[in-house]
Amino acid sequence: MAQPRIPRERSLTYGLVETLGQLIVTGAFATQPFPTEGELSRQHGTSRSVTREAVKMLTAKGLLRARPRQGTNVTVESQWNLLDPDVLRWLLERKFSLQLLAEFTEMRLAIEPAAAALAASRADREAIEQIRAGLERMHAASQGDDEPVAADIAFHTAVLVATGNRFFAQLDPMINTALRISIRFTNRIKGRAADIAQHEEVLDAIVAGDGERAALAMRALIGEVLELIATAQAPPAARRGGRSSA
Amino acid sequence: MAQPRIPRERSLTYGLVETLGQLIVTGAFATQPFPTEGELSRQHGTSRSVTREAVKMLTAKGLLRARPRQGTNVTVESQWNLLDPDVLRWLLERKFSLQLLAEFTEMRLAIEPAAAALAASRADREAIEQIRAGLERMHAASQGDDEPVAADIAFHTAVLVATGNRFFAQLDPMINTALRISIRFTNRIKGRAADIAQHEEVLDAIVAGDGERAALAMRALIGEVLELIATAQAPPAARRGGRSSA
DNA sequence: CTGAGATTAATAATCATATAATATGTCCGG
DNA sequence: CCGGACATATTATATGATTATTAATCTCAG
Repeated sequence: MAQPRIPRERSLTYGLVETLGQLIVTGAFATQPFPTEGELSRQHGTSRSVTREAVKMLTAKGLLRARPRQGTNVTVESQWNLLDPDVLRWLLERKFSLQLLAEFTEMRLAIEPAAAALAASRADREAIEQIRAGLERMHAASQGDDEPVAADIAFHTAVLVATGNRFFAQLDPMINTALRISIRFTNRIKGRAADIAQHEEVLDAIVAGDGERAALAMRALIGEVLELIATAQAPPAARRGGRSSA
Repeated sequence: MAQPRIPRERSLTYGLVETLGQLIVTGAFATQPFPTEGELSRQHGTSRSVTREAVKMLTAKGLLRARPRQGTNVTVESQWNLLDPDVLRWLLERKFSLQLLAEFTEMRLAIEPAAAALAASRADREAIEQIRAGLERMHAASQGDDEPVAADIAFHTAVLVATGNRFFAQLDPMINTALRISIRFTNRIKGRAADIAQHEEVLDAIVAGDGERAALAMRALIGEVLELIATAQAPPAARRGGRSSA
C-alpha cells in the first residue's frame, strides 16, 4: 500500500510538460497525430487534470493548439516561442543545430553590445561590482577554482542587469539558457583563457563610462563566437581533412 | 432553464487570465493577499479547473507563484515576463508609464537597426515585397485610406521577418503589442506624415543591400521616438508653460 | 529562556468522474 | 449537387474527494 516515495524535484505537471516538450520539438508527432487527452493520461499515468494543465502550458509556449472535436495539434515550428527558455533549451539540447545557434548568436550581437553601452552610461556601484564579480569568477575558473560556464554566464547576466532596463534584464533567462549550450560548443573549439582579456576590456569601458568602447568590445567578443560557428557550418570541402558530408 | 447564451469570444479560462492579469499589474493585490483557489472560484463564478488553469498560465507568465500551504502569491515585479505580449499589454494599457515606454524604445533601438542590417544582406524578393507593402500602407494611411497604426506595424514586422532569423521574428508579437500603444502616444505629439520618408530610406537601403545605411536609417527613426518620450518625461519646469507637477 | 524536533493545519496538487460545448463529418431530402 | 439536420469525438467545464507539502505552532529537554 505504501507508495514508492519517488522524490520528484518538480511537480507531475512540470515533469509532463518537460517530457512532452522534448517529444514535440524532436518531431515525435510529425507523422503520428498528437494523442488525445485521455490517451495522454493513460500513456503517462497522470490524471486528466495534470494532463490538461501540461497541455495548457505547452499551448502558452506556442507548441500546441487545442480545439474541441478537432483535438490537440502540434503547431508549425515558426509559432514556437523561442524566447521561452524551456522551448529554447529543448531545441538546443534535443535537436541541436548550428543554424539555430548562429541565429541566436546573431541576436546576441544586437542585444549585448547595446546593453554594454547602456551599462556604461548608467551602471551604479552595485551593478559594476556584479560585473566585476563575474569577471573574477572567470579568472578563478581559468585556475580551476570555479565553474567556467557559470562564471561566463554571471558576467553577461550582470551586464544585462546593469542596463537598468527591464527589457534587457528580461532577456537574461533566455540568453543564459542558450549560452549554457553555446559555451559547451565553443569550448570544444577554443580555450577560454584567451578571451578573459576581452571581457576585461568590456568592464574597463563600462567603469570608464565609455559606452562606445564597451559596445565595441562586446561586439568583438560575440563576433568571434559567431565566426567560430560560421566556420563550423562551412561546407566540409572548405576545411582541410573534413569528412565529406554526403 | 435555458442558459443566457452569453457569446464569449474566448474561453472562460482565458477570460479569467485576462481579468486577473490586469488586476495583478495594477497592484490590486499589493496590500491584500492573493485569494486562495476556492475564493477565486467563488469570486469569479468559475470552476476550480478553470481557476487552476488560469493560475497556471499566470504562473508561466511570471506573475504568480503557487506553493502548498503558503498559497498563491504575486511575484515581485522584476520577475514579470515583459517579453510576454499579454503582460506587456496589461502594463501599458492599465498602468501606463513613460518610463516603461522609454525602456521599450531603448530595446527597439538595439533590435531593429540590427534587423534592418540583416534584412539588407539577406532579404529575398518576397520579404522585400512585404516591407514595400507596409510602406505603401503608410502612404495610403496618410491619405486616410488605411489605418496608420496597422500600416506602421506592418512595416516593422516585415523587417523583422526579413532577417530570416527566427529570434528576431519571435520578437515581433511583443514589439507589435507595445508599438500599438507607443504609436498612440507619439501620434499625439507629432504627425505621421513626416517620417514616411525615413521609412522609405530604410527600404531603399535594404533593397540596395546596404546594411549599414539601413541600420542608420532605422536608428534615426527610433531615436526620434525615444527623444520624444524623453522630452515628455523631462521635469515640467524645463518646458514652457507646463503645469507644475505638485 | 532557547532551540531542536515533533505536531498540526492550511493550501495547493492530484485524482476520478460527470456534464456541457463545439467542431467535424455524414447522411438524407430536395 | 447542395444545404441543413443529426451523430459523434474531443476538448472545456464542473465538482467532490484524497494526497502532499510546508509554514506555523507546540513540546520539551537543556
